Amino acid sequence: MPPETILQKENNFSEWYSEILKRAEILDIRYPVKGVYVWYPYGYKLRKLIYEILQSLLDKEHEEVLFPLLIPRDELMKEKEHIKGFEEEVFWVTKGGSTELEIPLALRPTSETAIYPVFKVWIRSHRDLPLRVYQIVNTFRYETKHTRPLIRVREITSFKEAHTAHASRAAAEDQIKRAVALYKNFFDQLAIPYVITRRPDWDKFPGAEYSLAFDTVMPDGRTMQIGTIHLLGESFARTFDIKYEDKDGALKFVNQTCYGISERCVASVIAIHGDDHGLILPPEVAPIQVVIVPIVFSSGGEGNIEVKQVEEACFTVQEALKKAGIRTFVDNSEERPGAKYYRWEMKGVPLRLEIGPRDLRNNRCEFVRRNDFKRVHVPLSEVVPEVKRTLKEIHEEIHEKAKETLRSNIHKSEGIGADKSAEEMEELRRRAGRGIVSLFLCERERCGNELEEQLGVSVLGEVYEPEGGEKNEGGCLICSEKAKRIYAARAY
RNA sequence: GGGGUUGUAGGGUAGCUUGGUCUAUCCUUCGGCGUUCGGGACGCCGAGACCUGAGUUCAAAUCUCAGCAACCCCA
Repeated sequence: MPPETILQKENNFSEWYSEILKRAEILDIRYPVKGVYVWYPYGYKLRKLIYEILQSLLDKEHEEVLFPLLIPRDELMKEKEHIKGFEEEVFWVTKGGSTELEIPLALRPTSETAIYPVFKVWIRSHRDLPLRVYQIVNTFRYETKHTRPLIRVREITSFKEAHTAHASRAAAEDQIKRAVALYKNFFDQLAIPYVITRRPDWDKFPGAEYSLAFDTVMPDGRTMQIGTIHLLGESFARTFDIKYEDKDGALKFVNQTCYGISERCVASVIAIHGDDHGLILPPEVAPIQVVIVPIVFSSGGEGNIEVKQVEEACFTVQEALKKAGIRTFVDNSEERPGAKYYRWEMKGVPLRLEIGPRDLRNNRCEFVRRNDFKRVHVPLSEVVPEVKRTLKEIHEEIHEKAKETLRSNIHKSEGIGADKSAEEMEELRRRAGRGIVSLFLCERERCGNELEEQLGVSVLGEVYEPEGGEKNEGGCLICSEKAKRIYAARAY
């Protein structure tokens, strides 16, 4: 177990987070423009592996496309509700050289208005449906609040947005379910626990009929939205005139959905699994899954022959692991072993193998797991299957731990209605400062605002898939009328 | 949306109150050489900085204003 830690995740998450981004070489925040950052090679590899999982899931029933960054003003402005939600956040390109542009071009804040005019010409017949596409692009939002690397940014560098069009409302609803399943699968592979809610009407995606959202709880107790899924219905189809000819010859509007995930999913992996020693990456997405540290300078005696043997053994093991598809790195740099341990722990490598002369004499090596620093000896002949087994185990362990943390951060309030006492409210308020409070609230915006103000929280929304056996209806905490179970929390 | 703090080598800092021997401190980092080496080694040599702009002044890292950026708090 490493004796020294400098970082303190629990006491000061903010500081921990920015230190980790720097020390683990995920993101360089020194670019001199507010809210935009540079991906280091290591961070970019992590991003790439995470998005490869997402793509492999999407590719089963979506096709990847690439739409332009620039959107003409008139298209962007077409959907009234939509633009209302975004207009204060749009970056504009107004000049070409020194020439003022006749029609200003927006940097996409999201791509509905870039994609849907093209859907109009792509979609002619019911045979063109369902149409399911996605792209992974950068989008720009002029955030006025505090920007935070990967969490609130002005350039979203990794916005995965899927857009689908269907012949019927039922088909679109079905797609929503598929998207939920897909996102669940994705976050499970990242070992990230989540809650799913239906956002309140006053907080849905601008232009959508309703929005579902995945949120996770960060170490400081605030929630972070990590995925959203929207049923657009016919609203955009009517605005952009996206129609198809049905079997009976009738022209009908398509029914649409869209759903997105951004680099916040990378932030969640970093924030949720890491500890005071640095990152802990789920093996699935770790750029280096196994680091092999040769212990080559045995004290006392002429070690030359041993040095060679140790190095050879390391590379032999690496070859075997690589053949088994495991991303393996041999750190035979000049540093002392301890310095290497610290570095790779900071970078979150899930499993470290140590091979020294002592091990070699016994035909074994040592495994050290990043998540709990447990150390075991493994015979060299069993390294490959043992590595596979251990990596799987590590994934399960960090997933379980994260799920437990999330569970413990959900506070259910039973039986507190509109007649609640000041003490009960104070208790709720206290709980809401750290994690999610679960309570009954009606759908009215007034009650939502009232609750948000009194508890200092945001309403996440109605619980999407309530647990079986749980009481899911009650009197609204504010007005005591019939209400459903909702989640609320301080949110990022 | 409102308020506050900060900006000095790649990273972290001292100096700023009271302008002048600041030719800018210390730690870390980086390059070289040597001794080391089963949890962040040590010695010697070398490299590297006052956010940008304007102002005040004989003189600005230090004072004033603006910009840019980062961080924190409240709503």
